[in-house]
Amino acid sequence: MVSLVAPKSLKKTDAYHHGNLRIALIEAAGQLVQESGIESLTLREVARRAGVSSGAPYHHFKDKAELIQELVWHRFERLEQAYQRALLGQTTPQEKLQAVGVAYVMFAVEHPADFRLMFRPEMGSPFTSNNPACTSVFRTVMQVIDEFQLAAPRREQAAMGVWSLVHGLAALLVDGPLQPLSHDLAQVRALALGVTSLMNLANREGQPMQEETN
Amino acid sequence: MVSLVAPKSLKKTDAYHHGNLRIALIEAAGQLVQESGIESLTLREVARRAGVSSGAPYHHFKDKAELIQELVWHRFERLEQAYQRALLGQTTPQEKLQAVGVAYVMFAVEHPADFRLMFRPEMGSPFTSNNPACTSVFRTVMQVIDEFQLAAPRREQAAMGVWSLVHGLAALLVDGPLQPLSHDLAQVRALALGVTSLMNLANREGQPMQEETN
DNA sequence: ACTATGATCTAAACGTTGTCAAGATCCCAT
DNA sequence: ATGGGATCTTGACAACGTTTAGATCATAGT
Repeated sequence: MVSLVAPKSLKKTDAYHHGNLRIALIEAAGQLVQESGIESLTLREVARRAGVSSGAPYHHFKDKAELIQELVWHRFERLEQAYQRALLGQTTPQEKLQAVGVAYVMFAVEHPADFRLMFRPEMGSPFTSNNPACTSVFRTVMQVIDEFQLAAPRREQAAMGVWSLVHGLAALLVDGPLQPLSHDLAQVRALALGVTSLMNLANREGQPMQEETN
Repeated sequence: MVSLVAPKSLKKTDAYHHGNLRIALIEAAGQLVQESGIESLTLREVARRAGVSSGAPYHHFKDKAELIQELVWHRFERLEQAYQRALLGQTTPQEKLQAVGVAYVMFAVEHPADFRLMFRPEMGSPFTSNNPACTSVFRTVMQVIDEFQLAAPRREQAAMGVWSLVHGLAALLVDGPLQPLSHDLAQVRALALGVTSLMNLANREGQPMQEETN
């Protein structure tokens, strides 16, 4: 719930102390990611953009990884906001589920650099992180799933299935063979709706297509 | 279809020329990835392991990225082999589809470092690459989907849906909240089967759960 | 009001990395 | 055998992450 605002106190023409460097660094990092992806996200360049020396960030973050993690958390807050916007006015479980799924995919397509950053495996998976911003995103999905009131084994299957489906589709659109489609937002929306429609979440008993393959 | 074999000519105690450096480098890189992930995959360390100087690799690869790409292609060959192994003895489309899906997930869980490497976005997505090893993997999935003989709009939905589902589930298992489950291979297998069972690929007409959310 | 304490920033350095150029060494075809 | 091309080494360069020592400021306690 940290708000990314500009330094509030007008710096007196050139203050030795920046005033709000921590936030300025996160903002610079975010801007840098959006411009040229994460591979060109350099701590020194971030410091440079914030008008500060190379060692300055180390008084606010112990690591480059820590700065990035903080940035990732801010992006998860945005995703959660997109969820909530999408859920407005939806009433039935089906509506809600599709709204959240589409919001997830749209977020990925509209902010591909952020999406890549958020799910970068090597720096602390957001899933396993216990940051409230990350967990709330996934809790929201779970709440929607629970409205289906599925029986015991089917509930977890549905959760993982929907989750996998949406995340996988987003990945395919952002970095995969569906990349060419990703600039046409209306088409992406239709695609996300169509794919989610394959999910069978009716409250019948769990009957896999086949029990075991061998 | 490049075979990763040791240098065939026994080096005469200390040859100035390595004899088969290109392949030795790829092998060293693969070993390094498996040991400590991709973030510690250093061109210099690769050269070090191959017993060669830091500049030597540049006579075989123009880039660090090119070496990695080559390694990725080898891993896609392994995935394709896993596909083919899984398809043995499967006859119905459902069986084949689940076999391929489970093989995909199992591959990811059994070789997480390789999986992460293969789908690393920043160095040339394997999807869009026209390397035969990568394309054949995805072509195999498509062939299985086609056996369902779905109607026109449903066919693509099914392909993307299955693909997304399996890839997403693998991602969740390798880097996500399902990571704790990933060491129990039997459980992973059951999970993959259960989740795929949610896919409704019956040849009915395409009827999305809802046409448009707003 | 004055100072000292801690927070913040700079400057400079260290080790490491990717990459390249110049030269050494070896293999092979002529 | 010999010269040319392939292969490897050496040494260098810039950039990076990180650390240390010291400079500068803000402010709490007197």
